[in-house]
Amino acid sequence: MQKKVMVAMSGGVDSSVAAALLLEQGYEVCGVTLKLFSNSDIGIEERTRTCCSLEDVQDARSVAYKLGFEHYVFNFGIHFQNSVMSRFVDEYLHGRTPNPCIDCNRYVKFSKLIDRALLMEQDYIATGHYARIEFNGATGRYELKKARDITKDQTYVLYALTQHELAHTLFPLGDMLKKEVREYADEHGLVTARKPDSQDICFVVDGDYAGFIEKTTGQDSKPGNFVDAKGNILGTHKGIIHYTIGQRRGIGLSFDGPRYVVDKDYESNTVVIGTEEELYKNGLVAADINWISIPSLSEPMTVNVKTRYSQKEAPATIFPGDSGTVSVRFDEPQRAITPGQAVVFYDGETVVGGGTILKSVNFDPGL
RNA sequence: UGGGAUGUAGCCAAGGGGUAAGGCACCAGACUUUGACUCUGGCAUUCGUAGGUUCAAAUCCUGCCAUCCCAG
Repeated sequence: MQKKVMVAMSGGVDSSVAAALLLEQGYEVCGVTLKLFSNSDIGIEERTRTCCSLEDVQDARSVAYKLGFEHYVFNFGIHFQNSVMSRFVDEYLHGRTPNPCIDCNRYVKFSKLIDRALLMEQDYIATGHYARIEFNGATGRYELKKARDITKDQTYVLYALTQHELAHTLFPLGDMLKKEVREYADEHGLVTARKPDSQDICFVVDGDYAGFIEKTTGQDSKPGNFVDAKGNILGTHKGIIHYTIGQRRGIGLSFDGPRYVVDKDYESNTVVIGTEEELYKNGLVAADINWISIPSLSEPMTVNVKTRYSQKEAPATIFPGDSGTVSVRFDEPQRAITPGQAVVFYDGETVVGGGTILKSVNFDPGL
Protein backbone atom coordinates (compact mmCIF):
# COMPACT_ATOMS: atom_id res chain seq x y z
CA MET A 1 0.00 0.00 0.00
CA GLN A 2 1.00 3.58 -0.59
CA LYS A 3 3.44 4.89 2.00
CA LYS A 4 2.84 8.26 3.56
CA VAL A 5 5.60 10.81 3.88
CA MET A 6 5.63 14.25 5.42
CA VAL A 7 8.17 16.53 3.78
CA ALA A 8 9.78 19.26 5.84
CA MET A 9 9.70 22.21 3.49
CA SER A 10 11.80 25.21 4.33
CA GLY A 11 10.62 27.19 1.36
CA GLY A 12 13.91 26.60 -0.44
CA VAL A 13 14.71 24.78 -3.62
CA ASP A 14 16.04 21.57 -2.08
CA SER A 15 13.03 20.61 -0.02
CA SER A 16 10.69 21.60 -2.85
CA VAL A 17 12.40 19.19 -5.21
CA ALA A 18 12.51 16.53 -2.51
CA ALA A 19 8.73 16.70 -2.26
CA ALA A 20 8.28 16.56 -6.02
CA LEU A 21 10.55 13.53 -6.33
CA LEU A 22 8.70 11.61 -3.63
CA LEU A 23 5.47 12.32 -5.41
CA GLU A 24 6.97 10.92 -8.61
CA GLN A 25 8.09 7.86 -6.71
CA GLY A 26 4.51 7.14 -5.68
CA TYR A 27 4.44 8.27 -2.08
CA GLU A 28 1.44 9.95 -0.58
CA VAL A 29 3.00 13.30 0.21
CA CYS A 30 2.14 16.14 2.50
CA GLY A 31 4.28 19.14 3.27
CA VAL A 32 5.02 20.95 6.49
CA THR A 33 6.87 24.14 7.19
CA LEU A 34 8.18 24.58 10.69
CA LYS A 35 7.68 27.92 12.27
CA LEU A 36 10.76 28.09 14.45
CA PHE A 37 10.63 31.67 15.64
CA SER A 38 9.03 34.94 14.82
CA ASN A 39 11.01 38.04 14.11
CA SER A 40 9.98 39.61 17.36
CA ASP A 41 11.58 36.66 19.18
CA ILE A 42 14.95 37.58 17.78
CA GLY A 43 14.54 41.30 18.19
CA ILE A 44 14.17 42.42 14.61
CA GLU A 45 11.48 44.09 12.57
CA GLU A 46 8.52 41.95 11.67
CA ARG A 47 8.97 42.61 7.98
CA THR A 48 12.63 41.65 7.71
CA ARG A 49 13.27 38.52 5.67
CA THR A 50 14.43 35.54 7.65
CA CYS A 51 14.40 31.82 7.07
CA CYS A 52 11.00 31.51 8.72
CA SER A 53 9.53 34.50 7.04
CA LEU A 54 6.08 34.58 5.58
CA GLU A 55 7.59 34.51 2.10
CA ASP A 56 9.21 31.17 2.78
CA VAL A 57 6.03 29.68 4.14
CA GLN A 58 4.19 30.96 1.10
CA ASP A 59 6.81 29.58 -1.27
CA ALA A 60 6.50 26.16 0.35
CA ARG A 61 2.74 26.38 0.23
CA SER A 62 2.69 27.41 -3.41
CA VAL A 63 4.91 24.48 -4.33
CA ALA A 64 2.57 22.16 -2.44
CA TYR A 65 -0.41 23.67 -4.19
CA LYS A 66 1.19 23.33 -7.61
CA LEU A 67 2.11 19.72 -6.98
CA GLY A 68 -1.27 19.04 -5.42
CA PHE A 69 -0.70 18.00 -1.84
CA GLU A 70 -1.58 19.26 1.61
CA HIS A 71 0.66 21.75 3.36
CA TYR A 72 0.77 22.46 7.08
CA VAL A 73 2.58 24.88 9.31
CA PHE A 74 3.71 23.59 12.68
CA ASN A 75 4.66 26.01 15.36
CA PHE A 76 7.84 24.58 16.88
CA GLY A 77 8.88 27.86 18.37
CA ILE A 78 9.05 26.54 21.90
CA HIS A 79 11.29 23.63 20.91
CA PHE A 80 13.53 25.86 18.85
CA GLN A 81 13.76 28.34 21.66
CA ASN A 82 14.66 25.72 24.27
CA SER A 83 16.83 23.40 22.24
CA VAL A 84 18.57 25.66 19.77
CA MET A 85 18.60 29.34 20.62
CA SER A 86 19.06 29.12 24.35
CA ARG A 87 21.67 26.39 23.98
CA PHE A 88 23.47 28.53 21.44
CA VAL A 89 23.65 31.43 23.85
CA ASP A 90 24.60 29.28 26.81
CA GLU A 91 27.40 27.52 24.94
CA TYR A 92 28.96 30.77 23.82
CA LEU A 93 28.74 32.20 27.32
CA HIS A 94 30.72 29.21 28.54
CA GLY A 95 33.49 29.72 26.05
CA ARG A 96 32.48 27.04 23.60
CA THR A 97 31.51 27.35 19.94
CA PRO A 98 28.18 25.68 19.29
CA ASN A 99 26.77 24.47 16.01
CA PRO A 100 23.09 25.41 16.09
CA CYS A 101 22.31 23.65 12.81
CA ILE A 102 23.19 20.35 14.37
CA ASP A 103 21.11 21.07 17.45
CA CYS A 104 18.20 22.02 15.25
CA ASN A 105 18.47 18.77 13.34
CA ARG A 106 18.91 16.70 16.44
CA TYR A 107 16.35 18.22 18.75
CA VAL A 108 13.80 19.77 16.44
CA LYS A 109 13.72 18.77 12.78
CA PHE A 110 14.10 15.08 13.35
CA SER A 111 13.04 14.13 16.85
CA LYS A 112 10.06 16.43 17.34
CA LEU A 113 8.96 16.36 13.76
CA ILE A 114 9.10 12.57 13.56
CA ASP A 115 7.06 12.28 16.76
CA ARG A 116 4.43 14.52 15.28
CA ALA A 117 4.47 12.81 11.89
CA LEU A 118 4.05 9.36 13.41
CA LEU A 119 1.19 10.71 15.46
CA MET A 120 -0.40 11.80 12.22
CA GLU A 121 -0.02 8.28 10.87
CA GLN A 122 2.79 9.08 8.50
CA ASP A 123 5.38 6.44 7.66
CA TYR A 124 8.26 8.82 7.09
CA ILE A 125 9.44 12.35 7.17
CA ALA A 126 11.67 13.65 4.39
CA THR A 127 13.99 16.64 4.07
CA GLY A 128 16.09 18.22 1.37
CA HIS A 129 19.37 17.23 2.98
CA TYR A 130 22.15 15.86 0.82
CA ALA A 131 22.84 12.47 2.39
CA ARG A 132 21.75 8.86 1.95
CA ILE A 133 20.24 6.33 4.33
CA GLU A 134 20.69 2.60 3.75
CA PHE A 135 19.69 -0.41 5.77
CA ASN A 136 22.50 -2.88 6.31
CA GLY A 137 21.04 -6.38 6.50
CA ALA A 138 24.21 -7.86 7.93
CA THR A 139 24.33 -5.61 10.96
CA GLY A 140 20.61 -4.89 11.16
CA ARG A 141 21.34 -1.19 11.37
CA TYR A 142 20.38 1.84 9.36
CA GLU A 143 23.42 3.59 7.99
CA LEU A 144 23.99 7.21 7.08
CA LYS A 145 26.10 7.66 3.97
CA LYS A 146 27.57 10.59 2.14
CA ALA A 147 25.68 12.25 -0.69
CA ARG A 148 26.54 11.55 -4.29
CA ASP A 149 27.19 15.29 -4.67
CA ILE A 150 30.16 15.23 -2.35
CA THR A 151 30.52 19.03 -2.46
CA LYS A 152 27.08 19.40 -0.86
CA ASP A 153 27.28 16.43 1.49
CA GLN A 154 25.56 17.20 4.79
CA THR A 155 26.26 14.09 6.82
CA TYR A 156 28.37 16.20 9.16
CA VAL A 157 25.26 17.97 10.47
CA LEU A 158 23.24 14.74 10.62
CA TYR A 159 25.50 12.53 12.70
CA ALA A 160 23.19 12.73 15.70
CA LEU A 161 20.30 10.87 14.09
CA THR A 162 19.22 7.78 15.97
CA GLN A 163 18.30 4.40 14.50
CA HIS A 164 14.64 5.18 15.11
CA GLU A 165 14.95 8.50 13.31
CA LEU A 166 16.88 7.04 10.39
CA ALA A 167 14.25 4.32 10.03
CA HIS A 168 11.59 6.96 9.51
CA THR A 169 13.50 9.42 7.37
CA LEU A 170 13.95 9.77 3.62
CA PHE A 171 16.55 11.90 1.86
CA PRO A 172 15.39 12.02 -1.77
CA LEU A 173 18.29 14.23 -2.86
CA GLY A 174 21.02 11.85 -1.73
CA ASP A 175 21.74 10.69 -5.26
CA MET A 176 21.38 14.03 -6.98
CA LEU A 177 23.77 16.79 -7.80
CA LYS A 178 22.84 20.29 -6.69
CA LYS A 179 22.90 21.33 -10.33
CA GLU A 180 20.36 18.66 -11.19
CA VAL A 181 18.12 19.78 -8.34
CA ARG A 182 18.04 23.33 -9.66
CA GLU A 183 17.39 22.10 -13.19
CA TYR A 184 14.59 19.89 -11.97
CA ALA A 185 12.99 22.79 -10.11
CA ASP A 186 13.33 24.98 -13.16
CA GLU A 187 11.81 22.40 -15.52
CA HIS A 188 8.90 21.79 -13.20
CA GLY A 189 8.22 25.44 -12.69
CA LEU A 190 8.74 25.46 -8.93
CA VAL A 191 8.84 29.01 -7.62
CA THR A 192 11.80 28.18 -5.45
CA ALA A 193 14.07 27.23 -8.37
CA ARG A 194 16.17 30.36 -8.29
CA LYS A 195 16.24 31.06 -4.58
CA PRO A 196 19.75 31.38 -3.23
CA ASP A 197 21.12 28.69 -0.94
CA SER A 198 20.65 29.47 2.68
CA GLN A 199 23.66 30.10 4.82
CA ASP A 200 24.64 31.62 8.13
CA ILE A 201 22.73 31.04 11.32
CA CYS A 202 19.06 31.36 10.43
CA PHE A 203 18.09 33.29 13.54
CA VAL A 204 20.96 35.77 13.31
CA VAL A 205 20.11 38.05 10.44
CA ASP A 206 23.10 40.28 9.91
CA GLY A 207 25.85 37.90 10.95
CA ASP A 208 26.14 39.64 14.30
CA TYR A 209 25.73 36.58 16.47
CA ALA A 210 27.45 38.29 19.40
CA GLY A 211 24.91 41.07 19.24
CA PHE A 212 22.19 38.44 19.34
CA ILE A 213 23.67 36.94 22.48
CA GLU A 214 23.94 40.34 24.12
CA LYS A 215 20.38 41.19 23.21
CA THR A 216 19.11 37.84 24.48
CA THR A 217 20.90 38.00 27.80
CA GLY A 218 20.44 41.72 28.16
CA GLN A 219 24.09 42.02 29.07
CA ASP A 220 27.06 43.40 27.21
CA SER A 221 29.94 40.98 26.89
CA LYS A 222 32.70 41.54 29.40
CA PRO A 223 36.10 42.66 28.08
CA GLY A 224 39.12 40.70 29.19
CA ASN A 225 42.74 40.14 28.34
CA PHE A 226 44.39 38.84 25.23
CA VAL A 227 47.35 36.81 26.39
CA ASP A 228 50.03 34.70 24.74
CA ALA A 229 50.84 31.11 25.63
CA LYS A 230 53.14 32.30 28.42
CA GLY A 231 50.45 34.43 29.98
CA ASN A 232 51.82 37.80 28.90
CA ILE A 233 49.03 40.33 28.49
CA LEU A 234 48.91 41.61 24.92
CA GLY A 235 45.74 43.63 24.80
CA THR A 236 42.06 43.80 25.59
CA HIS A 237 39.37 41.72 23.95
CA LYS A 238 35.71 42.61 23.47
CA GLY A 239 34.35 39.63 25.36
CA ILE A 240 34.95 35.95 25.04
CA ILE A 241 31.85 35.31 22.94
CA HIS A 242 33.33 37.25 20.04
CA TYR A 243 36.05 34.70 19.42
CA THR A 244 36.46 31.12 18.41
CA ILE A 245 39.52 28.95 18.09
CA GLY A 246 41.37 29.45 14.83
CA GLN A 247 39.91 32.91 14.34
CA ARG A 248 42.16 35.56 12.87
CA ARG A 249 39.98 38.58 12.29
CA GLY A 250 38.90 40.79 15.14
CA ILE A 251 41.98 40.57 17.31
CA GLY A 252 42.96 44.06 16.27
CA LEU A 253 46.56 43.71 17.41
CA SER A 254 49.54 43.93 15.14
CA PHE A 255 52.49 41.56 15.14
CA ASP A 256 55.14 40.46 12.69
CA GLY A 257 52.68 38.04 11.14
CA PRO A 258 49.13 36.76 11.48
CA ARG A 259 47.91 35.66 14.89
CA TYR A 260 44.98 33.44 15.73
CA VAL A 261 42.85 32.62 18.73
CA VAL A 262 44.43 29.40 20.02
CA ASP A 263 42.51 29.00 23.27
CA LYS A 264 39.83 30.57 25.41
CA ASP A 265 39.59 30.41 29.17
CA TYR A 266 36.12 30.95 30.45
CA GLU A 267 37.17 31.09 34.12
CA SER A 268 39.65 33.93 33.72
CA ASN A 269 37.83 35.48 30.75
CA THR A 270 41.03 35.45 28.70
CA VAL A 271 41.60 34.76 25.04
CA VAL A 272 44.93 33.17 24.17
CA ILE A 273 46.44 34.14 20.85
CA GLY A 274 49.33 32.56 18.99
CA THR A 275 50.75 31.63 15.64
CA GLU A 276 49.35 29.25 13.07
CA GLU A 277 51.58 26.45 14.40
CA GLU A 278 50.16 26.82 17.88
CA LEU A 279 46.73 25.84 16.52
CA TYR A 280 47.71 22.28 15.76
CA LYS A 281 46.83 19.44 18.15
CA ASN A 282 46.87 15.73 17.46
CA GLY A 283 43.90 14.63 19.50
CA LEU A 284 40.63 15.42 21.16
CA VAL A 285 38.08 14.09 23.59
CA ALA A 286 34.44 14.00 22.56
CA ALA A 287 31.27 13.43 24.55
CA ASP A 288 27.58 13.00 23.83
CA ILE A 289 28.37 10.36 21.24
CA ASN A 290 25.85 8.95 18.82
CA TRP A 291 26.80 5.74 17.03
CA ILE A 292 25.19 4.93 13.73
CA SER A 293 26.90 2.07 11.89
CA ILE A 294 27.97 0.33 15.10
CA PRO A 295 26.06 -0.24 18.35
CA SER A 296 28.95 0.99 20.48
CA LEU A 297 32.70 1.32 20.49
CA SER A 298 34.36 -1.47 22.42
CA GLU A 299 37.85 -1.37 20.97
CA PRO A 300 40.02 1.09 19.04
CA MET A 301 38.94 1.73 15.48
CA THR A 302 40.60 3.37 12.50
CA VAL A 303 38.41 6.04 10.91
CA ASN A 304 38.45 9.31 9.01
CA VAL A 305 37.44 12.29 11.07
CA LYS A 306 35.92 15.69 10.43
CA THR A 307 36.14 18.27 13.18
CA ARG A 308 34.26 20.97 11.32
CA TYR A 309 31.94 21.52 8.44
CA SER A 310 33.49 21.76 4.97
CA GLN A 311 36.78 20.36 6.07
CA LYS A 312 38.70 17.50 4.57
CA GLU A 313 38.63 14.36 6.68
CA ALA A 314 41.75 13.28 8.51
CA PRO A 315 42.75 9.72 9.37
CA ALA A 316 42.67 8.91 13.06
CA THR A 317 42.11 6.19 15.60
CA ILE A 318 39.24 6.40 18.05
CA PHE A 319 39.34 4.87 21.53
CA PRO A 320 36.51 4.28 23.97
CA GLY A 321 36.93 6.52 27.02
CA ASP A 322 35.40 7.01 30.45
CA SER A 323 31.67 7.52 30.87
CA GLY A 324 30.78 7.30 27.23
CA THR A 325 33.44 9.64 25.92
CA VAL A 326 35.66 8.90 22.96
CA SER A 327 39.30 9.81 22.51
CA VAL A 328 40.42 10.64 19.01
CA ARG A 329 44.04 10.43 18.04
CA PHE A 330 44.96 11.87 14.64
CA ASP A 331 47.74 10.55 12.46
CA GLU A 332 48.69 14.16 11.75
CA PRO A 333 48.01 17.19 13.98
CA GLN A 334 44.81 19.06 13.13
CA ARG A 335 44.21 22.79 13.00
CA ALA A 336 41.93 24.57 15.43
CA ILE A 337 40.07 21.75 17.16
CA THR A 338 37.25 23.64 18.86
CA PRO A 339 35.21 22.64 21.92
CA GLY A 340 31.50 22.70 21.17
CA GLN A 341 31.89 21.76 17.53
CA ALA A 342 30.90 18.35 16.23
CA VAL A 343 33.35 15.60 15.46
CA VAL A 344 32.15 13.00 12.99
CA PHE A 345 33.75 9.62 12.26
CA TYR A 346 33.64 8.12 8.78
CA ASP A 347 34.41 4.70 7.42
CA GLY A 348 34.59 5.41 3.71
CA GLU A 349 31.16 6.70 2.69
CA THR A 350 29.55 5.64 5.92
CA VAL A 351 29.08 7.66 9.08
CA VAL A 352 30.26 5.58 12.00
CA GLY A 353 29.09 8.11 14.54
CA GLY A 354 29.95 11.43 16.05
CA GLY A 355 29.88 13.61 19.10
CA THR A 356 30.62 16.99 20.58
CA ILE A 357 34.21 18.07 21.09
CA LEU A 358 34.93 18.48 24.79
CA LYS A 359 38.55 19.53 24.48
CA SER A 360 41.60 19.20 22.30
CA VAL A 361 44.56 17.26 23.64
CA ASN A 362 48.11 16.52 22.60
CA PHE A 363 48.98 12.85 22.75
CA ASP A 364 52.59 12.00 23.26
CA PRO A 365 53.76 11.28 19.71
CA GLY A 366 55.93 8.45 20.98
CA LEU A 367 53.05 6.27 22.16
C1' U B 1 70.32 71.85 31.57
C1' G B 2 74.30 69.48 28.66
C1' G B 3 75.43 65.04 25.17
C1' G B 4 73.34 61.36 21.83
C1' A B 5 69.36 59.14 18.92
C1' U B 6 64.74 59.01 16.43
C1' G B 7 60.24 61.10 14.03
C1' U B 8 57.08 57.65 7.02
C1' A B 9 49.26 54.89 7.53
C1' G B 10 46.04 52.46 13.51
C1' C B 11 51.01 49.31 14.55
C1' C B 12 55.95 47.69 12.71
C1' A B 13 58.84 49.22 8.70
C1' A B 14 61.76 49.97 3.55
C1' G B 15 63.45 54.01 0.94
C1' G B 16 69.65 58.57 1.93
C1' G B 17 67.81 63.75 -4.84
C1' G B 18 63.70 61.54 -9.82
C1' U B 19 57.80 61.30 -8.05
C1' A B 20 55.95 56.62 -1.11
C1' A B 21 58.07 48.63 -0.89
C1' G B 22 56.35 44.99 2.46
C1' G B 23 54.06 42.83 6.86
C1' C B 24 50.27 43.27 10.72
C1' A B 25 45.57 45.52 11.68
C1' C B 26 41.21 47.31 9.28
C1' C B 27 37.37 47.44 5.21
C1' A B 28 34.84 45.23 0.89
C1' G B 29 33.77 41.12 -2.27
C1' A B 30 34.21 35.61 -3.28
C1' C B 31 33.80 30.89 -0.85
C1' U B 32 30.64 28.58 3.10
C1' U B 33 23.51 25.38 5.76
C1' U B 34 27.41 26.94 12.42
C1' G B 35 31.42 30.06 14.40
C1' A B 36 35.84 30.22 11.56
C1' C B 37 39.90 29.51 8.03
C1' U B 38 41.18 30.74 2.96
C1' C B 39 41.17 33.63 -1.56
C1' U B 40 40.70 38.34 -4.32
C1' G B 41 40.53 43.48 -4.05
C1' G B 42 40.94 48.23 -1.24
C1' C B 43 43.72 51.04 2.19
C1' A B 44 49.66 57.73 2.90
C1' U B 45 48.60 63.29 -3.51
C1' U B 46 52.12 62.43 1.16
C1' C B 47 56.84 61.26 4.97
C1' G B 48 56.72 65.66 12.99
C1' U B 49 56.56 71.03 11.71
C1' A B 50 58.13 75.90 9.38
C1' G B 51 61.30 77.68 5.98
C1' G B 52 65.59 77.16 2.43
C1' U B 53 68.65 74.86 -1.80
C1' U B 54 67.15 72.38 -6.56
C1' C B 55 64.14 71.52 -12.93
C1' A B 56 62.88 67.89 -9.00
C1' A B 57 63.08 66.92 -1.64
C1' A B 58 60.53 61.67 2.59
C1' U B 59 65.63 62.04 0.97
C1' C B 60 70.34 67.87 1.33
C1' C B 61 70.48 72.56 4.77
C1' U B 62 68.43 75.64 8.98
C1' G B 63 64.99 76.79 12.97
C1' C B 64 61.20 74.83 15.98
C1' C B 65 58.32 70.78 18.22
C1' A B 66 57.83 65.74 20.12
C1' U B 67 59.66 61.12 21.99
C1' C B 68 63.57 58.00 23.87
C1' C B 69 68.53 57.16 26.05
C1' C B 70 72.93 58.87 28.84
C1' A B 71 74.85 62.48 32.23
C1' G B 72 73.74 65.51 36.59
